[in-house]
Amino acid sequence: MVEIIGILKSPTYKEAASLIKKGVASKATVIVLGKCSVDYIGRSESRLTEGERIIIIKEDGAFLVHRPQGHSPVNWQPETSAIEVRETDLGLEITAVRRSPREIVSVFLPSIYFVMAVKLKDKGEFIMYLDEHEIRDLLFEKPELLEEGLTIVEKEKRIQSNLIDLFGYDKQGRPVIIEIKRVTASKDAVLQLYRYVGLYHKYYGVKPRGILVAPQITQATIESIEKLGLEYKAINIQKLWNLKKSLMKKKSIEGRSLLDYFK
Amino acid sequence: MVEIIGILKSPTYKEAASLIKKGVASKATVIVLGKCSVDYIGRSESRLTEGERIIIIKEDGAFLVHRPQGHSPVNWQPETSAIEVRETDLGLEITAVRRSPREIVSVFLPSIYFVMAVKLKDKGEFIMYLDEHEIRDLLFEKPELLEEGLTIVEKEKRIQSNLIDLFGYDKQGRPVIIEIKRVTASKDAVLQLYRYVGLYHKYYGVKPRGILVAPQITQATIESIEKLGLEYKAINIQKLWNLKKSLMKKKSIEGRSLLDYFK
DNA sequence: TATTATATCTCGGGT
DNA sequence: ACCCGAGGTATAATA
Repeated sequence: MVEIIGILKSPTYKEAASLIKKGVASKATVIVLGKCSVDYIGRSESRLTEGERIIIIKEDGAFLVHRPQGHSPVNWQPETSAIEVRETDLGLEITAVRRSPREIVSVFLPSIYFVMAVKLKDKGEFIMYLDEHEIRDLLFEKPELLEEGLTIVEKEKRIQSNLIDLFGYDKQGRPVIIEIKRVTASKDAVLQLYRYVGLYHKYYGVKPRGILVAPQITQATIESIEKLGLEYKAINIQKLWNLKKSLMKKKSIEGRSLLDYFK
Repeated sequence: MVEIIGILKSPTYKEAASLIKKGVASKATVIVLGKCSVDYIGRSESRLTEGERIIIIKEDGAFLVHRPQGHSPVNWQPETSAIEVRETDLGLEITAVRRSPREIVSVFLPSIYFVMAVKLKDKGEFIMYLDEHEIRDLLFEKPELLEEGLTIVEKEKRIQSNLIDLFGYDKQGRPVIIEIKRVTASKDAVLQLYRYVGLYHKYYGVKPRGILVAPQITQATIESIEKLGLEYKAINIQKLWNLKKSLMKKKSIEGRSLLDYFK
């Protein structure tokens, strides 16, 4: 069962301040509902006038102010060095300070409807399937999916602090630079590839082929690819995903049979 | 005072399901605390194993699953076409469906600690100061801040679906393309500017100057700028902000005196 | 809907 | 600490 440090409905400023402080001090997660205005000064500056919102302070100091609509918090602090709670005659003030970059979010609450402090235990494992890194690994293992006779010799090849996704040689022995996108590729991707091709050319004195690998590509991008002398190769993410799954299955079977020897 | 539709501590699956459904139906904000696992299928796929988390469903269908650490939700849905709540013998299942792109987040809760549904009224105005757009407007008004004798003739100049931040002519009458960043500029910014310069050259047959305007720039970027024949001009965001404030003040005084005539 | 560019982007990994 | 690149990026503006 979860450990609830405290729940308050329509608390006084003093009661609210006390529970919030207690929650923050004991590295709990604190949830506050109230009417508030919010000021932010840091990389930019903003001001949010009064309204009813949810404020969340997490155990690591992450600080969020959520409006009743939208995915993103209206104000936030990714991590904080200090959370200060101050009561005045007119309301409660919660200030979240971040050291670097120096930023301050200050919430002023004239009305507090609800405060809760709770210790959440979360050791769950998060697994994301088929991100760009996994696609890269798959194509490294199976370059024939891209082109017959292609040999990949290096993953994340570094040229002057730039990272080339995949590097290898084609059937004719020409160097090939491959840039992978797991979503629709736009101009940025082409420019990235173009930069790598140029860098390689300057560095090694040989002009390599440049191949942009992505499930889709915008129209303007396909045009600029041709103009820049680069190539585009479409991949099917779903098929790669199926391949990945079958490889995982195979591996787990192999693994199991291997373990069996030790039983 | 805020309108609380319901608060439940350690509810049964049935009680929890009822309040969540009621909250979603009446476009309230719903907060759930519980032990859960989360599956996501859509642009990618992920699985999160069991742990104690906060689930928030907003009035517009925005859906968030927050772990006790970190700024970002571990799973989410920016907007949803449907929120389904289903009770089984083993737990509660909340499914958030997004139509386009087709995505599904499914939360399975074997333990529910807390449920709250509340109608938040938030008409607050959010003002963000000095975003990139405002810097562009300021420099459009005061090009002398960038260079003596510079004339800006166009904001957001369009060349083949590409947008040039500022376009003008220098004292010698040479065309100037200006790309603005409000944070430290990196290679991306240079390539963006380089692309615009190239496009202009091809389109109009004249090679323009390209100036990257930013408060800071990375070391590798300053090198590539010089290699590409482009320029960098540092700006002080704080000074621009002060200028903006003084201009706003001036305008408000002018505005007030104008209004006075009608009193 | 598709495309483009910004963001207090965040986050992770490398040097 | 800087720098780079990915992200289920989200979000707004625009064709």
